[in-house]
Amino acid sequence: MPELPEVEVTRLSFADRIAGARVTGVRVGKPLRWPLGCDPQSLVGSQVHGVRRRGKYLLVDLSEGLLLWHLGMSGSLLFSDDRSAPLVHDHVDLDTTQGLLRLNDPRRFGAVVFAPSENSAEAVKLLGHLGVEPLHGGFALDAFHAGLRKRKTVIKQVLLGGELVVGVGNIYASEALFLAGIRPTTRADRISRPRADKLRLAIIDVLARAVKKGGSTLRDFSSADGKTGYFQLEAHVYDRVGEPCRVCGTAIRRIQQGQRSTYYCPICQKP
DNA sequence: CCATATACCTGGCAGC
DNA sequence: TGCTGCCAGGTATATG
Repeated sequence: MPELPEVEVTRLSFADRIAGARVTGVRVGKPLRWPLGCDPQSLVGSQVHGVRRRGKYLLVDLSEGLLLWHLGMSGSLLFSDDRSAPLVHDHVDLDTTQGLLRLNDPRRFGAVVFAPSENSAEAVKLLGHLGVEPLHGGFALDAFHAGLRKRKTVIKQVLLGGELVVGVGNIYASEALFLAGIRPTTRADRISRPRADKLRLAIIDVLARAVKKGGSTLRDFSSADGKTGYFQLEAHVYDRVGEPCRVCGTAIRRIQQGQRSTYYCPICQKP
């Protein structure tokens, strides 16, 4: 369910509450995308220093290393004092002196992976290739435009790839391209510098607004404090095939790109 | 090295 | 009520 805004809202909803806690127990249920990579019991006694985010990963810093949490397509976290028995899709519990962090993930594309340090092979394998953070001030036009010019792929795929800029998933890629007025089928290396800047600002804008709204465009998103965010941000194009463009009234189109749906307005977005 | 396809899973929904 | 087929927020890995 999660793109950058949902992951960040999740982080904000429990980072302060879990910081300083001590791990009292770890339970791993059904297999996720990757194995934990260590003996769950070896984490007991570790202290939780804090929670950071890198792209769509949450990094829970422990005294013994770090845990990388990824929500995949359908994952969500809950951090609470409720220690009742896990339900069918509750696959990881990190119990602490300040609450229980529980991963629920019906499709199990998510994962929790232990890495001894941020420079370890385990962490680098997952994080090493990631591009810049769009909301941390380092998302500069020069590097972004230079990166686009090296890619012959269509722009939508470059955004999803996460090697230039992280956090943009299938929904926000369509939305950002609409805001920038760029057709998702446009080759990345044919995007002019001014249009690249428009896209850069659109990405920052749409992601920052979604974080600020505390949620997303997702119908079933809920953060780790259990608060749900239902369609607080109105999508311009995503999931609106056949409906009128909110700007010009033309019917929104849906196409397939890399086995995923892409939505765009044929009038507002130029090749 | 580059671009594209595949694989991993479960659940919800439309249509019959 | 079923049943079937399609669709869904991600991304490492395989393949051409």
